[in-house]
Amino acid sequence: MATKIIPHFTDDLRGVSAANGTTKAKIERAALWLFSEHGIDGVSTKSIAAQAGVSEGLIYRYFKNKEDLARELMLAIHNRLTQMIKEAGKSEDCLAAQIRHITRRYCEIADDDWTLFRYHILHISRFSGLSEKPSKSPHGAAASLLRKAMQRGEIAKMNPNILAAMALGVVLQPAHSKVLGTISGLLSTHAPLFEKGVLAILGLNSEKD
Amino acid sequence: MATKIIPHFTDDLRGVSAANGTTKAKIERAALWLFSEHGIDGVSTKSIAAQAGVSEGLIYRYFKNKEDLARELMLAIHNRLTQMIKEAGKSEDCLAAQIRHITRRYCEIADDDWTLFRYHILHISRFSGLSEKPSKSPHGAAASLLRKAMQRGEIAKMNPNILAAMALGVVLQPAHSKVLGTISGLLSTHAPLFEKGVLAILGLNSEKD
DNA sequence: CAGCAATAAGTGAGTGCTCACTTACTATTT
DNA sequence: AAATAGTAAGTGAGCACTCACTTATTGCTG
Repeated sequence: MATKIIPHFTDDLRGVSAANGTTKAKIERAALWLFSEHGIDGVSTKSIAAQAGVSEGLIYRYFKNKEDLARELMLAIHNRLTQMIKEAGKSEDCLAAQIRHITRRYCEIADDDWTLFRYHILHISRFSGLSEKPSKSPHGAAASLLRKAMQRGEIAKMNPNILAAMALGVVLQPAHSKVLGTISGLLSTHAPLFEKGVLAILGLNSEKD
Repeated sequence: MATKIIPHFTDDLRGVSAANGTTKAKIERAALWLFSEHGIDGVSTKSIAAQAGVSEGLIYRYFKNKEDLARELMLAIHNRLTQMIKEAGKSEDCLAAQIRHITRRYCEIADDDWTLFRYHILHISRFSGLSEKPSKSPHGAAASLLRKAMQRGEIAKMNPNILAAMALGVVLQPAHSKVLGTISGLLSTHAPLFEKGVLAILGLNSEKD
């Protein structure tokens, strides 16, 4: 097995990679599903191995320990979201256009791998020191984007951390509601509503209501 | 536990009741602190007993099991928030005034017992079937309030569950940021910002910016 | 390219330990 | 004395992780 050239670098897990047949990916998918369903401490290494269809010992050929496996999964979605926001910030569009793009992409990433996204929003607080720099997080990237917009005079000056949190909340709390079953369907379905909500928070009213 | 009147009723835990010296309250406070810090599965009954300064077996005189203890703590904050929103909905004020009041009170309740509030937002998803009726939750109460306002014509008609989630997110995501250490200080400090944000989401612009 | 040694992939039965919970008991109220 | 409050030493089950081992793959050499 494992037709890879270099042993196994960590990015097996991308998007809906359940079908990627490498052993490491099978373990990651099994762990991700169980972690997101029962919490990290609620899942045994034995059950991960059973779900992945491998022996328990094999987990430790690919990961130092259970916590490391959990952290790697978290990093995958954490970095994906952060990079998306950072790249949107590089465009020359006005803030409103950037915000609309980010909101839509956030929903798409969530829908694309809902298990991974659910894992992220439910268990991120366990990994508060996930990366050294706080800017290497969705929140940090968003705050940085807003700070620049304030300097350009596109929006009123205020604490960008709080503004970023409020804006993210407009998307993330509905995501939590979906986890709890209060709302259903793809998150992208509601993206237009979220766009309007975030713009309203920022004081960039779409003027077409 | 059931709704027993005699043995030891369940409301030892209110506000900053750490000083309430009953044994049950000591156990609840110890468990709450540890649960909110390490997660429910990350805390042993032994450590709860040690923190409370009692023997491990005593926990089981007051609670059927660990899960029950965790559930009772969750119910305390869940019901407090839900009832606050419901009562605000009974007033004859306009929606904007109700929203301002709820936003401020939400922050006050969080600040009043931040450990309990943190426990709520971090671990509520474990108790999705906490109460039979979905309306007996902060989200449900908020959605009901908004639904009525739509019927009165105070705001545009749309899915009240999604609107409630977006509005709650404006307060709860900053609360999450406080948990992660991105923002600091009392939540109430930022209540005016949250009020403005929630009103903007609802399309009830304060027109004084 | 056969032969083979070296390495990588995979197994599953341990290992010691911690877990939630019980039980037999003592101390304190009422 | 009867009920309640509290203790501390269990108890079996389950935990994360290891280790001695087998099997499959790869690289090398005459």
